[in-house]
Amino acid sequence: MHVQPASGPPLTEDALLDRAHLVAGHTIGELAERAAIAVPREMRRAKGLAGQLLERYLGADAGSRAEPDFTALRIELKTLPVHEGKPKESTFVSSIELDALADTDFEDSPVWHKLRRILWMPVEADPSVPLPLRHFGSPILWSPSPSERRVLQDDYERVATLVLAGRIDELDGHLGDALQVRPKAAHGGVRERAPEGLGGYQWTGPRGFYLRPTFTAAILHAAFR
Amino acid sequence: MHVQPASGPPLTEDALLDRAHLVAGHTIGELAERAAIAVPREMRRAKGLAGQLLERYLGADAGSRAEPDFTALRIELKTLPVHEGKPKESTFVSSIELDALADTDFEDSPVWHKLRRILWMPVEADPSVPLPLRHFGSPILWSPSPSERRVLQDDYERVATLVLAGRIDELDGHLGDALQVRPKAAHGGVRERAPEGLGGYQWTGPRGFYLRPTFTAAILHAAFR
DNA sequence: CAGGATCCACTATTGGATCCCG
DNA sequence: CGGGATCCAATAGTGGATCCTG
Repeated sequence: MHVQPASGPPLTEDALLDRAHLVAGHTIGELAERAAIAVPREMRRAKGLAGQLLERYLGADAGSRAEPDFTALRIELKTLPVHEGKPKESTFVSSIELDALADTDFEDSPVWHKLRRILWMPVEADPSVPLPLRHFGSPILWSPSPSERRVLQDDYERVATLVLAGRIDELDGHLGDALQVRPKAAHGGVRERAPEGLGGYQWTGPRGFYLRPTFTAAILHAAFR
Repeated sequence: MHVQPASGPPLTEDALLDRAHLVAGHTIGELAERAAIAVPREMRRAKGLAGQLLERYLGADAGSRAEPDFTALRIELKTLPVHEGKPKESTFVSSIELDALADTDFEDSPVWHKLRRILWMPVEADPSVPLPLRHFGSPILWSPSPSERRVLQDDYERVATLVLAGRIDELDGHLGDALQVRPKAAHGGVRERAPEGLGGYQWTGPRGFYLRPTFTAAILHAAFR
């Protein structure tokens, strides 16, 4: 690493991309050392580490809010674990506020605000490589194409329809061609409120939107072929 | 079954289709009874039974030769096991003559002669239904569309290239988007001759061409949606 | 708890092996 | 054996459960 860390958020897309390119080819261990943070050898004990190191290094300023990491640039930062050329996992995009979802158009939704422009940072995800030695790849600054946007919006609207009808029990990982619904909580016991048919409510587990690996694989492929 | 069995091969496509439509809705047990053949309750001991009963009932005349079942009409008969709307298995198309393959253009190949026109007979494949009680569906007389043909030919030619180069060890089930290569023998000990690089030969297991379920699923879907 | 994500048990699919008949 | 195919162990993929940090 030959530059100083971010002293504040980048002011332009180019400035952000420049910083991101400096990370390419370096390792999680190197970035952690700069931040004086210890790196477990196993991902299991540090699931979000690479993403959090990048947030610091690149100057993300959203904190734990439901908006894109680089607030002024409206760009979301996502790491993408890659093994043998393909995404190893689905990508968490945002939590779902079940009580607000049915009243929120896709355009105004937190999930679309995050999806509309993403800075993808590929990270080596070969299980045989210890976590500190895994390399970052070259950044991909991506926005959905019109057809990608259509797929995402269709998925969103099918979910919104179910939530509006109070059919929360049908809200599971089978939904969505690209944008999937999955549990999102520290453990299975967490409960939150959701609509229930005619203005009532019910309690259910928190859920989030995820991008399926087939979708992110297409992004990777388009960027590097 | 309200008609007599075939006394000879059908003379026209329409005659063949008429006979095939008479089978739709009837069961394997009914067809077997007409032929005075006993039906095991399990498919395991009668893997090819439905196909062989149909050959007799419909008047196929190719016997065990490497050409379409209805020789005059140049139509191949294939059963298609269907469960919950989808093909349950891949479809065997033809054996591969490794010693001849590299010298045979797709157009002149046994596999293309079988693929160019197929009478598909869907057969119920729910494991919970005893074999004799499984129903036949409505026949589908199919020929590949131009794009389907392109996919099939591309797959064939990749295989031919490998065989020509003597790279028989690479000839396995991973090949082919639609047309797959798999072992085809009574057991693993069978050997046959194949080319080996510069005019020599080597011994290997017999292989056949199969259609992947994704490909036959598209045929089913196009016919019945 | 919300945001950063991956873990991993289970299911679905694949593809090598096999079964019956003439 | 070649033609009629399916069986089933192993692998790939899905989706519910979980882990760390501020």
